[in-house]
Amino acid sequence: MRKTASTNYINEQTLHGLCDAAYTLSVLSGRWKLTLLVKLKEGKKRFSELKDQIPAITERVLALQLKELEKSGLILKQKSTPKGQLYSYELTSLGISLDQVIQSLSDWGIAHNPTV
Amino acid sequence: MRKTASTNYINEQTLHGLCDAAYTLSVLSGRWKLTLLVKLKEGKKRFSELKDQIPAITERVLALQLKELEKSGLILKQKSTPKGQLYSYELTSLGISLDQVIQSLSDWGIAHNPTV
DNA sequence: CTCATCGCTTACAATTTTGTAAGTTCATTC
DNA sequence: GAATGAACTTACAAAATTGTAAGCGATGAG
Repeated sequence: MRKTASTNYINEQTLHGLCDAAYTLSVLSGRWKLTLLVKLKEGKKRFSELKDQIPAITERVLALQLKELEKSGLILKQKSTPKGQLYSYELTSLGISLDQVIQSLSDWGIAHNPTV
Repeated sequence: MRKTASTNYINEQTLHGLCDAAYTLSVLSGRWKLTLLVKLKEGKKRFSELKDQIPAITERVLALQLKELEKSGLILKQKSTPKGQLYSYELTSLGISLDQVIQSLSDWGIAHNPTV
């Protein structure tokens, strides 16, 4: 759990108040968030589908990242069928609106990523 | 120091190979990097100027972030005068090229940042 | 020569994020 | 009704980042 009294937390909040870009960055920060957003752009998926499509992710971290994306309002969790207990995740309109930003990040990366 | 044998490190590298946007994100991630890039966009500055203009940053973290930005090729450290030992930092062309990305992050943040 | 300032570095601690392994609950399948 | 799979949660550990405090060497001012 995040300690809201820590210098770390206070600095982050202050920064978000002063720099909108920093806020956007914080929403995207997290090992698999970008990957998840890209996957979900293909359409709604279930937990196990995401797990299978991202082999390196663990269930714990997948659950955490999904929860944070949901809290940020970027994705939505819903029942797959009205009766069952199966869920699926999909992008909200806010999540979709991030596409331009991701595209921008991607363009720069394509031009300058030395890892490839 | 980063442990290159850790799962964490390996996951990050793998991701950078698969997702260019993730690479870009990693270059910008760090508490004060965006702030520093924005400040340096105004022109070259010295260590102490940056320190004074970003009150919450500590000398240690300032030094660390500057070093990482330098390693990423986004900024350059040079002697202020040919003889002296005073240095200044400025954006490289690579650093300047990030401006569009930052603008994109900023636009989304302006529209959706609830912190403000 | 002495002192203050600049630009760091070092040692250490707290916080945060990520990873490992196992267990839980509910519903479906056999 | 026992076993299986989905979608988590829990307890714990490792790793990574950030913060606190102090110190240090090289100018530059006085």
